[in-house]
Amino acid sequence: MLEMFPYPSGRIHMGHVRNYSIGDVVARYLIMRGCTVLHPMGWDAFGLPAENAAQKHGVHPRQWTLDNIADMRGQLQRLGLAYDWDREVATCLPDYYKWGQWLFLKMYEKGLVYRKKAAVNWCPKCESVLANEQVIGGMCWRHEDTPVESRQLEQWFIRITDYAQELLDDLDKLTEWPERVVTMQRNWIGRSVGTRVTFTAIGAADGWQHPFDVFTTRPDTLFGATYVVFAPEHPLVEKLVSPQHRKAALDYIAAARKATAQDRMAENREKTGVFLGAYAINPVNDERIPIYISDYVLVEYGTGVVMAVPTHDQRDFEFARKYDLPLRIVIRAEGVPESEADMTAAYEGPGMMVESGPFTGLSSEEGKMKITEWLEGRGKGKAEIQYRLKDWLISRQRYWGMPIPIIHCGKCGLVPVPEKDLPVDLPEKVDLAAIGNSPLSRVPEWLNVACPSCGGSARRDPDTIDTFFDSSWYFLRFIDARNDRAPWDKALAEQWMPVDLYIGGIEHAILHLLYSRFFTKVMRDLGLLARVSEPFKKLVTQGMVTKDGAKMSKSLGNTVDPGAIIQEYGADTARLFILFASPPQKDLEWSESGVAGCSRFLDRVYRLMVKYAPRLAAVPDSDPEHPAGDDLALTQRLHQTLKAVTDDIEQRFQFNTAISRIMELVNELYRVAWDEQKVSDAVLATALRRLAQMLSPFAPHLAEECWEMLAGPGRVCRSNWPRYDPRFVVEDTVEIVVQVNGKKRAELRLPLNATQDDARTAALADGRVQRHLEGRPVRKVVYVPGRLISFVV
RNA sequence: GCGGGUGUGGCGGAAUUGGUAGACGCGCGGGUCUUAGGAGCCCGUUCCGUAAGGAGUAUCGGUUCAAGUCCGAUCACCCGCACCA
Repeated sequence: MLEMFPYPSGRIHMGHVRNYSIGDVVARYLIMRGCTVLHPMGWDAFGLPAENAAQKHGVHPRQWTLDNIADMRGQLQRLGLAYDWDREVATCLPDYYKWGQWLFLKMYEKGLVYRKKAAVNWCPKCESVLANEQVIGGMCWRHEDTPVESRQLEQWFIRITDYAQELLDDLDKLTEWPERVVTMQRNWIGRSVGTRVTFTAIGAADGWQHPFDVFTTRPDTLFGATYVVFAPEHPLVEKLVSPQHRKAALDYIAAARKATAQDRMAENREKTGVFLGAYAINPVNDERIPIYISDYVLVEYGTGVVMAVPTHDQRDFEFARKYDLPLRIVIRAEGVPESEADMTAAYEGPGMMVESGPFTGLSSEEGKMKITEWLEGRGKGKAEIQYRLKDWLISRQRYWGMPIPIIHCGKCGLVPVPEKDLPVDLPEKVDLAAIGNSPLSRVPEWLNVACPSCGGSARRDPDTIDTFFDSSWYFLRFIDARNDRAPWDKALAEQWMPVDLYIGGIEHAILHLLYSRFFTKVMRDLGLLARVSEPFKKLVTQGMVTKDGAKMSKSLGNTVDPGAIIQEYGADTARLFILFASPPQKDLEWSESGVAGCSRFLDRVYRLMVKYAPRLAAVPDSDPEHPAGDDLALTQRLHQTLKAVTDDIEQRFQFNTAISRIMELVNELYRVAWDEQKVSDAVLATALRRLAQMLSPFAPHLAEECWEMLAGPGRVCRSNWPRYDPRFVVEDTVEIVVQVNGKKRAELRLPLNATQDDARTAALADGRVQRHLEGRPVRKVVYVPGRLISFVV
């Protein structure tokens, strides 16, 4: 089991405390249950903050990072988290990134890594390109107030789109993932089934003809196409535009280029566009329709051209209305106006095809198939599936990242670094302050190397790799962290994978979690994993830690330092509060007095131990055969607590209620053993030892201390999780509620096995019940044994 | 706009299969111990009402002997996506 490893910023925050406390409870519980638990921790240690710190404080990024790791490791250890530190990994260390480079080269051999020149996202603050997944609403994921810009650059990509269908299909297997994460991934992949249709463009000036394709999910509306729209950046636009429209078109294209992605996505933005003075021929009816450009068409999706059917597509409708373009209804259904002139909005639903030549009369579903077949038969189109997902751009123009193990040779082209030369290390000295791309490109002694293939002069790739590449396989490295002959042993991976439980923040719903799924499938296809296709069986996304209703953040100044809380109350209190205040998936509001309450509770436990342990340490555990009186009451409470806490941890994954049950047990112990001891030594000693055991996953330090005081054998965290005895879980008398006409009128104490007649007799003997039944015949009686008896009068 | 989630005391939250709404904790009130208590221990604490009783889980309606829980509509807040052809 695993929690998402942190970026070593230097200080842990409450989100970490929460994430890791949740995981630690489960790990410690499973260990006590006798499971073999692999519970490691490591560091997502490459990344931009180290470079910023280097410039600000004049310390090398490596030193800054390693110092932070040492600090944070200490903070995690102070929390008492049960990690196997022998498996610790840091992505910035050569024995980790050596294997990252090795994996990169395996993917390169397989053709999964390639270079291409494309319009890419550029963050001016990161001074680097970003993957699509790292652009959130037009902004950089790390700088949420910085719009990304578009640049034409040649960059490294990974073919994640090759796996789009499998990534989509396998979402159905993730039955133990939160539904919203699955939905977010499904939407991100964005599969659309449709048809590619070939139109012919006629150049305005000379009748020059050129075929071009559109992608549509509505081939059934093809007869309603009254114009065509190209994305402004589309390469064909230049060739199509007529001389008299040229200036207007070029001005529009320039404006579109300048606008940020954010501008173009602005809500309710009025459609704009320019006529090119050129026409296209619709293949189904040979109709000549005008060609426009507009920025509502995205060059990067589909073919970058759409056929416009204003009657059955709202966007086209808005555009057509603005530029007074013709409308033609080709789908009839309830709610579609008689004439085009009466339309106030496009009708996008299904219906019966009309005005569609030989296809008139078909349903839209049938029509989609028939028209696609018709086009296929004439070489004018074919069925096609489009994905919104794009290939993963992995180059970064930064220093503090994994070097790309490729050498650029003028003669041989791209040459992989031979395996024996791995890892490719970063140069020690680099000028991070200078302005411009890729700090590594300014280190000639590192950059210039002999080509491994021809021996001639060549250059290393000056970029580093997206840190999400590093974090996409760290869970696999944990399996075999010290292996120096392979990234991991395949048999060991087979034994441990998939991760049974993965806990982390929702912010990686698409980023890290999608990339890791993709990597796992690639590793399988590279033969490095067998049978495993999904990395994480169960996923838990924990809620935020808030204060005053807002997420804790430096800019809001509402952070609480875990170190200070540990200093004042101790690690056990910090852990206990954060688990007690809210169930894992929900947000958690920080409360200083709530922390104090948890501290009081632990004090209460300790006082009880101090009072009894010296004497009871000599009293062995014994489960009484037939306890009576308070001995029975305490024994029952103990076993009820054991059952509830076990269920809460194992089945319900709800620790706040588990802790509240333990608190109830402690309250009962105070009742029977504080002012005066009302129970036998054996029963009390047993209860106190079980209490220490149940407390162990939550408050391991105090639990260990109590266990030692009570002379429990070995260490409490290695003891066997106690089992409950079903005999003591149910009590032999129960409270029965008496209802008259659905209203509660009395409570009775009855034997568990009381019959309906017993309950009825007892209820009728009660004064309050009598008063409400008076003079009214009972029409019906409902009896739920152990719960209630209900009279209908 | 589309998709998802949430809504329960003064506060965090509980109620697992339709069966005692408010467990547990905080806060508040009271008692006890004490020279003192801001420590500890004990009791009380959904609201209205002296009480009997009544009302009550965002709002309105429905199903049921019985609804926080199921069904329908509405409102509020939060999250994700958002010209994807």
